[in-house]
Amino acid sequence: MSTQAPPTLSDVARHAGVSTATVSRCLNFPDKVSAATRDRVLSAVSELGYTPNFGARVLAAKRTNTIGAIIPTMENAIFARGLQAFQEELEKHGVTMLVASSSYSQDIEEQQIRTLVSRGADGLLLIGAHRSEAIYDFLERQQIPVVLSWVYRPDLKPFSVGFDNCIAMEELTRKVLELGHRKIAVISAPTANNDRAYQRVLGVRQALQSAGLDPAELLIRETPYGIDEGAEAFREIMAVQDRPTAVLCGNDVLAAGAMRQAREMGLSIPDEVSVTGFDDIQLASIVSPALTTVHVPHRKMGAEAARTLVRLVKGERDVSKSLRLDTTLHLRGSLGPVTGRT
Amino acid sequence: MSTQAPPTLSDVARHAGVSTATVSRCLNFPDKVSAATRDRVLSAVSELGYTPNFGARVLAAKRTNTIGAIIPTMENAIFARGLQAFQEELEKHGVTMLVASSSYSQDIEEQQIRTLVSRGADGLLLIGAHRSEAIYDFLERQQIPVVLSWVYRPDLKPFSVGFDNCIAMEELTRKVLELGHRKIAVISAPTANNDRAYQRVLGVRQALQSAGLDPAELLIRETPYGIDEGAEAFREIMAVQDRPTAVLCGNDVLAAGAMRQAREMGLSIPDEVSVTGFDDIQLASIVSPALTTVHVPHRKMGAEAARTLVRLVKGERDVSKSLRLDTTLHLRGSLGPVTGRT
DNA sequence: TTGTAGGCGTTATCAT
DNA sequence: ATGATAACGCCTACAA
Repeated sequence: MSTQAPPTLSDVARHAGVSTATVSRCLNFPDKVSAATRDRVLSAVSELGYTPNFGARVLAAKRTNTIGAIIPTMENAIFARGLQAFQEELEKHGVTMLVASSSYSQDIEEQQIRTLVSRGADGLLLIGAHRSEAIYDFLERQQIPVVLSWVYRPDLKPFSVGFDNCIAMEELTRKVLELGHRKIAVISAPTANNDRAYQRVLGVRQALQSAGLDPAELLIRETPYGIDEGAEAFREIMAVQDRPTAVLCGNDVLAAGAMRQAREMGLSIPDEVSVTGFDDIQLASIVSPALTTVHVPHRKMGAEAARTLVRLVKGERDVSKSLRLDTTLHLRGSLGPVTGRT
Repeated sequence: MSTQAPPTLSDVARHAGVSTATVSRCLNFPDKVSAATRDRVLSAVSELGYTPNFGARVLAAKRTNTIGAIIPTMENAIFARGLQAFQEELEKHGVTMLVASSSYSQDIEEQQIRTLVSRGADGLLLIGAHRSEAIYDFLERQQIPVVLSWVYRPDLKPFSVGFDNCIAMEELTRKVLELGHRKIAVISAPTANNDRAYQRVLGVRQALQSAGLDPAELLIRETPYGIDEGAEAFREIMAVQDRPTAVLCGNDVLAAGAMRQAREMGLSIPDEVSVTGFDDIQLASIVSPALTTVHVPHRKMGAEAARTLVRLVKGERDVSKSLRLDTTLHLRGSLGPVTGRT
């Protein structure tokens, strides 16, 4: 017994006694075919166990119904919820998701953009807006619709579905200042290639400025996102002469690391030092005390990005536009008023 | 100015003054072409900004160089690290990953298997082994290589790259018994459609049996994976007459929920009640006290699954076989010896 | 409503 | 080493 070649459109056509065109129509536009033939065709389809050949369909239709998503990391849960919602929404529209993760590297991301495009992605979801002109040019030449997420940048050509990182962080910082903190430190991801991280730090600076404080006195430590990295950064920060009373972290993962380190150093949170995060992932409500953080509407962001992208891919360019979502402050136990110093 | 059609192989051929066959060879088997023509072709490629058409390539080559992965959830980090490693390994081999998540539903998973196959996935990564005969038949008929992960089942036809959930949990339970616990409860995911969950509970039972205890006395509460679900289950469990002294959770997420609830109920861990998890995700080392759990070699499992799948897709059926990985007990603060009851 | 037939862009076989 | 050319399986005017 040899390997059976899968049935093709013309097999079905022969079996049903119609032309290949009719079968194709029957599958793609069922109402353009009489009920009688439709039945005949459909039963032929199921009898033969016919499945359309993907490559052939793509070649002829010039659409893959596939959308690519490139996220900075899958190692932790930061992008997971949004991605899940993104995928669920795409699925509703019969679109499949291709995923790649860039490990927060701009070079890897550009490489992956090219790969996904050559893999026939009809559209792309990218995180943040910071990337080279060259790659944006490439995407434009290739006519690939792009949606940026985790940022809101109505000034850019690609649509974005996200929020204003700077304002969100500014709001949080205002709250911190309100509680009396003056000596503040920031643990941030490297800001050079990461506009979200950059904007968040900027938000802190602006809040200080508005409060009449000197942003230059802000203690900033940059380190890759990670629990251990957050812990180490916290250790170094707390080793300085005049310890900060509040440590604002660029995301919840760094904050979790900072909190672990604080525990190790016997520093009580929030009595001796307050810690805050950003993103509001599960981690934030699990640590003890629970983490004060900026809540990001993960699922909504993912779903809306998917909707926008699907519209763009379908060519409804005029309908869509950038969407700004709101973040909210989630005040929890890790942030408290300034008390007597250690 | 009209929309420019992207350059094709024959455009490149004309530009370089060679045949399309040569261009194709030059791109796919560079060493089967003389250096001179290669240079000419490659410069033509970059001058025109040529990118191969995905659909055409798939149609002609009968391979998409794409592998699908269906995981139960992306909502939390459980599968994230393994998936990242999986993707990184695939990438090394020029293979792209398609992802879908099934929300722990067998029906959704089967649907997605069909979708990914019709999308031309050359192979599939699936989690666990429990699914219908029908879908396994389908995969066999379609000749789609499959690798199962998070389980080790050398008895099945599809290869598996994973570990023995039952033995892992048995080992943990033995440790718990060693510490004097006799009144034990389990919080598990629903075991009906989830062989990993089922095996884990079985492991607890076997350990009890081996220790001469009656498995029938084991208190088991099934609930979907989730922090809140874990918390609620814990609350109910601790409401019984004769409280357990140890609560073994089916995974770290449930355990984190249980710990949160314990805190809320003012129960000290591990003095009044011990809690354990499974998976060893980041969460486990962040909670306080840190969680005793079964460490799973996420990254290794993902990478090995990818390697196996790539080999299978290339047709090296004989070379590969199921791979058993080891889990290890990670003893941390959440598990302690039995002390005076509350 | 249904059928005919050309085309989509590559790959791969077979000559040369 | 290179070139002609026949698939590959489907879609879609266009014709009937």
